[in-house]
Amino acid sequence: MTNNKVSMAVIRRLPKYHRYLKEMLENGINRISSKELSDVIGFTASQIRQDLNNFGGFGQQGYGYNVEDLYNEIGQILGLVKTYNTIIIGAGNLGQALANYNFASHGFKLEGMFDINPKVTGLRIRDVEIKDMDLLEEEIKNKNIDIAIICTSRDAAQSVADDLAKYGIKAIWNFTPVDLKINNHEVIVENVHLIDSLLTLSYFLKEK
Amino acid sequence: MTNNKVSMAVIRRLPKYHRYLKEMLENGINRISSKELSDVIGFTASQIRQDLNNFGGFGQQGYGYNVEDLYNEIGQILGLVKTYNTIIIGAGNLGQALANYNFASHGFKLEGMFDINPKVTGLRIRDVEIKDMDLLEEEIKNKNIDIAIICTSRDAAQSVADDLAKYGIKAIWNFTPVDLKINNHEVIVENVHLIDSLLTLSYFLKEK
DNA sequence: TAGATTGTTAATCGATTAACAATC
DNA sequence: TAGATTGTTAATCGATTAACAATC
Repeated sequence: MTNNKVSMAVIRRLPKYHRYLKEMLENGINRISSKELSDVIGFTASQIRQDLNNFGGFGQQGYGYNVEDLYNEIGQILGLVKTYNTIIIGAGNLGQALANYNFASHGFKLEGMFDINPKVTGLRIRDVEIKDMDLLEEEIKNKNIDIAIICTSRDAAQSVADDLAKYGIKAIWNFTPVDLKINNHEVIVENVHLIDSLLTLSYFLKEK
Repeated sequence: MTNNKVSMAVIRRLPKYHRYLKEMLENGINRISSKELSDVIGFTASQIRQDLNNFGGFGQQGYGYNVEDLYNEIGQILGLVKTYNTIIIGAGNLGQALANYNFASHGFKLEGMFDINPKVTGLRIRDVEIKDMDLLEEEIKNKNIDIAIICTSRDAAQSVADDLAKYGIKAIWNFTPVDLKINNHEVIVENVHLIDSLLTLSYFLKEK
């Protein structure tokens, strides 16, 4: 299905296709042309066809694309066919907020939360107990954790990431304002740098 | 200072320069060449010089860049010279978590929080009271609010954005999984699509 | 002055857009 | 069959990298 090398620009557009196709599916739209999709999603029709053809010919000449099929194909490409086990490291405000998010509906199951602060360890968020960091290694291995969500302080982030890599985590979703350095290039790191996003907004605000 | 048209790619790198320069400043580093900066930040030296020269010649041949000066220049470019007044719409878990963030240290002052849920209105987060949405218009105008942070449910997002635009908000920092449609192109919209980020991570996880 | 490193132009690379033959 | 729209190749555009003269 997947070719050798798909560009980052294409990959980052996939979730948006997925979102819009889901919406169309819910609205009972069965069929869509690249031109129609272009009108709602804002990419050019040409770009849409190019993007999709990185992964296969999902359309049909003279007809367009079947919405449900395309939605499922993109879900497959994004790996939304299995459930991933996740943990949250750092159960402060943001960690707790993410624990309450409905990522489960997309196939991401929260299997644990960890913190060093005894004020929060023992608490339960949505049936998940916040445990001490000492139990991290054991739980990652026993519960077969795929993804760790780092919501610690800035200062703790790199050392936590080092531990996670050592314990065999497959991916890190990083919410700290730090670019994590991980030697093992098998570990996937995806950053949500909130401050960078806010400063980008600030740039455009100043430009006005 | 700023030329006519700087590309989005450049603008999105600016916060990263800002972060690294701040770190260097704190570590007592006075001077840096594009080559040295390249080694820590991961962009090529050539790209760094190109990026910076979009805004002016901040360096000196044979010497490099003065860290403090460059940090201040980039802060200026990013608009971090004045304080922006912000409000949070939607005081659920995420809204409350963001209220507890220290954006104030970067010059973003939280001036209000709003929700429709009577269970949370009246509560105070960090000295900021959660008010009913009915007071939104008045507060935006009276308190001269620049930025609204939308943390509502998916379903409320567009209608809230419409109101904000009507009340004269300058910028929206959107945390809902919706691409807001705003007719007034003067309103700046910056999205933090958490789900898109997670699905991108998922893509690479599946690829392994 | 000699050495270092910028600012800037030119070359390359990659991504987007346009065009159109293939085909449903 | 005729019309519509894809899949794909070619053209264009923009961003990154390389090179080097300017200069501190």
